[in-house]
Amino acid sequence: RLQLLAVNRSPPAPSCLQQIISTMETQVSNGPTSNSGLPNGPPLSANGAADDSKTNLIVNYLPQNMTQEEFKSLFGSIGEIESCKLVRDKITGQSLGYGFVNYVDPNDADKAINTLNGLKLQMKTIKVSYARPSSASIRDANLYVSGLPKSMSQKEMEQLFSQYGRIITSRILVDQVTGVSRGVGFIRFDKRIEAEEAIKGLNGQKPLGASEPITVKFANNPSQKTGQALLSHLYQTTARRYTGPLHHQTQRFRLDNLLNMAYGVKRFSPITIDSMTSLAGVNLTGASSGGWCIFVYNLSPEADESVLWQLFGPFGAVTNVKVIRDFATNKCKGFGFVTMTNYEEAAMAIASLNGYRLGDRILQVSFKTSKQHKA
DNA sequence: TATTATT
Repeated sequence: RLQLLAVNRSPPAPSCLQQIISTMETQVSNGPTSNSGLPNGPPLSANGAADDSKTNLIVNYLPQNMTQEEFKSLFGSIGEIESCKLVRDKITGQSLGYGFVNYVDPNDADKAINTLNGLKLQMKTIKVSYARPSSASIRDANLYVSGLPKSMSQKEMEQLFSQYGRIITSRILVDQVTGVSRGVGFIRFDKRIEAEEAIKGLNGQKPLGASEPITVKFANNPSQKTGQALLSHLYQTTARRYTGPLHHQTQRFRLDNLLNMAYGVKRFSPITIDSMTSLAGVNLTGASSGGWCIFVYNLSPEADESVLWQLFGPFGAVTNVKVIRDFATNKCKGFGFVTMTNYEEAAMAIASLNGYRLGDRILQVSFKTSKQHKA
């Protein structure tokens, strides 16, 4: 039976993968501009609205594995925190490596900059600075520059670009062994408009003394992952949990699965289907008239239906999702259900997503059994 | 020829 299913399998809809990727893309929009602060001082507020310009900090270059709790603990050691947030990818839950801390007392914000900026955490040096007022005008202002003369320093690159606006960060990538410039770098401007002007003025131009023109364009947004990057992430966070020769077949299956998602190619063999089936603990209780019901456990209280669509959609036809909520608080009680039409797609989703890390939680995903409601 | 800076 499994062999038959493997042969007749319909590939997961590519549009679903596109959907999950596009959801991760940063929305670009034009919005009102606001004042920016002095380069070394707190930003100025644009209007009479709540002014947190002297209390709200942005923290960059955080270690990938730092949790919200560790983040709060570190900055809470300075003074009372009004609010703080470690920013994560909405879908994968992975830390984006930066966060915000809003202190009650401006003096504590100042103290945090003085004591924590430059702190070394696990090969990283964190940066603590005042957050600029949030505005659409400061988004997508990061430029990717290539073709730079190998001799050009970061300071020289900044000098070249500074005529177009205030530079927030700059970086020249270097060979990890020799330390020599790779001729590519990044420039982040305060405003997107400034970045646009820099492209107009510098793209295709030769820096004074250079023999080759440089290329200046908007940098790829880190959340605009390619299908490959996303799938590679999925693969790493699922298959890697299984070690040892006995699970080799399982890992092979997962890799095939992810390659299928990426390229829409059928690469299944009956043996891999069999090995996966035993892994997923398949029994027939997951089946019902409307398809295959999947139990998803360890969702966060904030989880909603969209996250289930995003997680399971790439694996194939999803007909229904449901987050179970507490009647009083309307918060998710930690689990939900997903119904998928095709057995094999459901089994693939389970094999790939069981053990998947969503935020700081490890999901448990299985076919629904008759007595799982008490979980 | 690609790091992770705006909730």
